[in-house]
Amino acid sequence: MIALVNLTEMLKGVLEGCVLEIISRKETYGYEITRHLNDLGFTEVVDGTVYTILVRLEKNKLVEITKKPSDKGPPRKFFMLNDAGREELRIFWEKWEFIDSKINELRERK
Amino acid sequence: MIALVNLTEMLKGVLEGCVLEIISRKETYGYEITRHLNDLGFTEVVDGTVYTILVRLEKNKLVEITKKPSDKGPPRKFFMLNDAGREELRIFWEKWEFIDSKINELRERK
DNA sequence: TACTACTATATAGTATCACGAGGTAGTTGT
DNA sequence: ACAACTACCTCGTGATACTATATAGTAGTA
Repeated sequence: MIALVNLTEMLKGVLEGCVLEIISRKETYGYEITRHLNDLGFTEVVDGTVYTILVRLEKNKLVEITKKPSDKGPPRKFFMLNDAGREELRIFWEKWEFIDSKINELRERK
Repeated sequence: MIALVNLTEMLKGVLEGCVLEIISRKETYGYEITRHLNDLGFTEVVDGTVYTILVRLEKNKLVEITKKPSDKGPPRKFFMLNDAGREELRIFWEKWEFIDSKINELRERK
């Protein structure tokens, strides 16, 4: 797989959806989410970006937060989606499907 | 098809790619491009947005421009991709494929 | 002790982009 | 005169990802 750089603009709106999806799978925390995204292939996503998103999710009341001690460093802030968060995630996938289908339609219409 | 609103953030970077793709198909102009996008399903995209993109493409030297008279109104500015524009379009699709595959991977990994 | 590395959170400032709102102008028809 | 449609242009705004930097805990090691 070639290394793709500067995906920034195309990640607008998408990255938040990814974070919502990751949180929906299991209660997790910022550092782990960053690693998860890096492993997925978004190697240029850094922790600062993820924390920005997490702060936004909290501000928009889409998550419940639990602080738990870590044996490897400072305490972790674990995130879980609440009902509003799950609804937001559903809407994200709806939007994604829409754009995905339209883009592919544009591409394939010769 | 349900009407999806507020796709703004998820269109960042994507809309410019769509405009590049549309121009690559045939020499066309701003007003027609807007109509094309609306017909595709991006009903909320307005001409102001498209002109913003076209100005950017010109500034970045990705297009060649020809002014031609119209029988329906003011002269039209027709756009064609140059070599740099075609390369930019190629990169756009490369990025799109990457993100598309990663998003679907994230979604399907249970 | 001092340092390196890894884990972990936080935030102020920046750049980029789509968009809203308004303007200008040409043609046709009433 | 007015409306409707075609066609272009631009300033300001808001949302977002990113950069850079700071703080702090743990473990190993020189």
